[in-house]
Amino acid sequence: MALTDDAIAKIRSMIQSGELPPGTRLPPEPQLAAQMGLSRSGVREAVKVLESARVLDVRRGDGTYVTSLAPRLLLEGLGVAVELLRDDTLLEVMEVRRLLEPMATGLAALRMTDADLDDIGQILEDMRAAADDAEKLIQFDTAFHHTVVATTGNETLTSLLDGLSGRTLRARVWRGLIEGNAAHKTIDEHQAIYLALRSRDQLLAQASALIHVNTSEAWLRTVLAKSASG
Amino acid sequence: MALTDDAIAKIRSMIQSGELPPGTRLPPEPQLAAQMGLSRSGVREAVKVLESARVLDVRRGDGTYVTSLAPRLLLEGLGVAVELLRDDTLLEVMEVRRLLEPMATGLAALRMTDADLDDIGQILEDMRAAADDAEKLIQFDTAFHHTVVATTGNETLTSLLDGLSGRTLRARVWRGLIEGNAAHKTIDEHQAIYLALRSRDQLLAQASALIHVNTSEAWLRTVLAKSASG
DNA sequence: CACTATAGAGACGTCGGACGTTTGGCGGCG
DNA sequence: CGCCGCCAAACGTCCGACGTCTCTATAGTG
Repeated sequence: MALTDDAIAKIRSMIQSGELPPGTRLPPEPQLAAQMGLSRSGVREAVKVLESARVLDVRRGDGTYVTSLAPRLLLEGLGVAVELLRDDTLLEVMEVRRLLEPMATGLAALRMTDADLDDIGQILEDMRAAADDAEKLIQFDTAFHHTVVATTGNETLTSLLDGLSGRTLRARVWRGLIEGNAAHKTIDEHQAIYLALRSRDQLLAQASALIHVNTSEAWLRTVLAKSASG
Repeated sequence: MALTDDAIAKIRSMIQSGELPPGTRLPPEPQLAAQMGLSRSGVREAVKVLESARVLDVRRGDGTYVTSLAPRLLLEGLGVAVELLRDDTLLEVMEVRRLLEPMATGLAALRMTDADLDDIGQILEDMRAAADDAEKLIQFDTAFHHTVVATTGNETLTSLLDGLSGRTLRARVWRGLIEGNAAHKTIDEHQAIYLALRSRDQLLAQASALIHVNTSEAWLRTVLAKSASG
């Protein structure tokens, strides 16, 4: 299990060392193969791995390029990983969100612009308007939290929290919320976060975010308990 | 760009749906190929991607198995991703640590056992003893923070913070620390964290962790400034 | 009967070549 | 000058072959 993995390591290290900066075009696969001492098949596996990690961008008929290496790309894999976690570790994910999301929201309160606030207010309205459509609720909920965190200007933070709130996890929470007739209450929690942000009140934003995550965690527990017993 | 990616998605979805629980053995590659309607080459690329994501475990001469899907495995990729981030985004990573690590340390103060404290105290002693060996300092520093966070019992949280403190990033910070004759001061900061944990004082632990991350961030800034200008 | 050494089957690792499909650019034509 | 079509280049996919490693069942041994 050496040749292909060596190739992966080699390419990765060339990128990390700056030898292959973002945007660089790699040599054609046959040449790359010769250069690294293995067959084209092996190179293709290596390239595929790096492509799936959003490190390389393969354009059919053209060539293979190094991506921008932006956090939003490289941290994309976190989302897929979280989607594969087993039920009994989802509460761990929620605990991380409980620690991180309030802090991030607090930071957002300090950095938010008026335009950002308008965006978030709009999403909140959309959410109220879609109170009967589970699918849309999840979509606006995702947009709400993403937009709030994005106002911190920290792309790494945003990508991490996006990944931690994978679609499946969110869907489960909302399933619980709706079946428990708690959707309205949860929308109010979003409103509370919005108001705190509007006042640029860091501590209040932090507190309201914590309360919100706590609610989500509680409903996740009920959903998990139900699916474990039933 | 469909066949291989479809295969990846298919396998992943079979795992996520529970059709292929942890430990399951996959059919041999030729059979898997027939079953998914593509050649063995394609299957191999798909398997390789999932292997690199620690979703599959390929044992030569034996077969391919689904891993335990433990957070420590699936989140391993985060570390590799962080290693590839460009210099100008490392400060974003530090900001995330600034938000998350104090909270995690505070939580650790609540959950730490006496045995855990002994372990951490030991690492602290090791660190003082190795004050002249940069390599060992980095190693004990890593162990210190890892052990502290691990006492929360949250494997997901631990893996995330481990990933955010990649080896390269740590090495750069320590390079700055040592060149700036601040190694001793930093060890004292670890001592402060240790004392706070020992008192089971959540807020104090939180505060001392924040101060520590702040110091690291400051030194990272100087290192980055130097390498950018020089 | 229990244990060990060994041979074989099964599975992944690697290679080489061939052909299809797509892309991008060059050159001719209007 | 601009548009269109052709062609070389590069990735996508497939096939078949052979090497190497594991596990296991089997035969042999004490």
